[in-house]
Amino acid sequence: MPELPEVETIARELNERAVGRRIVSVEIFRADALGKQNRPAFRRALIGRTIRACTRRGKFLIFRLDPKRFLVSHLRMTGKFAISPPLAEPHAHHRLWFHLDDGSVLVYQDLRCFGTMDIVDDLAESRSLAKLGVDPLSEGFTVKWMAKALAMSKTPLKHWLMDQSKIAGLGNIYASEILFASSLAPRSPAHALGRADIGRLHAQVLRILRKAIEKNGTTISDFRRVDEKKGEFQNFLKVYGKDGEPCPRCQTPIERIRQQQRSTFYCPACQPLPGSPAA
DNA sequence: AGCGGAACCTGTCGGC
DNA sequence: TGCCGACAGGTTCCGC
Repeated sequence: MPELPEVETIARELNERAVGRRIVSVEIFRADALGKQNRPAFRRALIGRTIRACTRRGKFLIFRLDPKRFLVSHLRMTGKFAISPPLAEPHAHHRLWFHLDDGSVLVYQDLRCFGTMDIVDDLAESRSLAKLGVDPLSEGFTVKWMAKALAMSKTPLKHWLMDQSKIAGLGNIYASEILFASSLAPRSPAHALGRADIGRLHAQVLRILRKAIEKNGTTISDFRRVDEKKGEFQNFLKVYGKDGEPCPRCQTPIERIRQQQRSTFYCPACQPLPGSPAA
């Protein structure tokens, strides 16, 4: 489900709603997200600690706790956090309840149970965070860095954008949207981009992500903010999920193709492959 | 390197 | 109505 803008939205809202609260108990209804961590150890590691900050790196949500410790969560497709008043019964998809010291409950729900949670004393210990590439909203995300990274790869652009070890945070929706906004072909080899292409791509990554964050992310089917409200960026999508509909720029029908077993949406006229007659 | 396929798990939707 | 396959915002592992 969530890509960078959705995780950023959740982090910001949890920062307002959960920071300063102490975890008094943890109820575990289904432990898939815990991986190999056992339940008693998971509870023991968190109970009594206060949430000092909620931040994001790539698509990871990070709770900084006091005394010092970190809960590193990845929502994968359907993970969600919500702050709720006390509940009598867990909803079918509720996996964890973190009872907070003001009586509210930090609810973790995950329909498909792909989400993960890790506890570390230091972020440097996290193997998943260590694999991440440059966060596009960090200072390291420059045209110069991007040009160098693209030049080393033959992989199709769409796949390149979604590779978390290169840029951390883009997923299937935003990759398609960014390529459309940049007028670049999803199947173009990464190293085939020219200077102007790279400049456009870099600018559009930033523009689309910033706008999506401003609109609180994209709700296609079930993304919800901490307060259960929907994001609004779905109203600004130009190509994702729009196969068969006219391109907003040239009216050519949007096409859907499969890349890396994921759907890619693009305009064949506005985003021609390099070397093709239209290019 | 890069690609295709399968796996993790649950639900929805469209076609027949 | 029921069954069946395709598909879903993500990631990892395995073989070629």
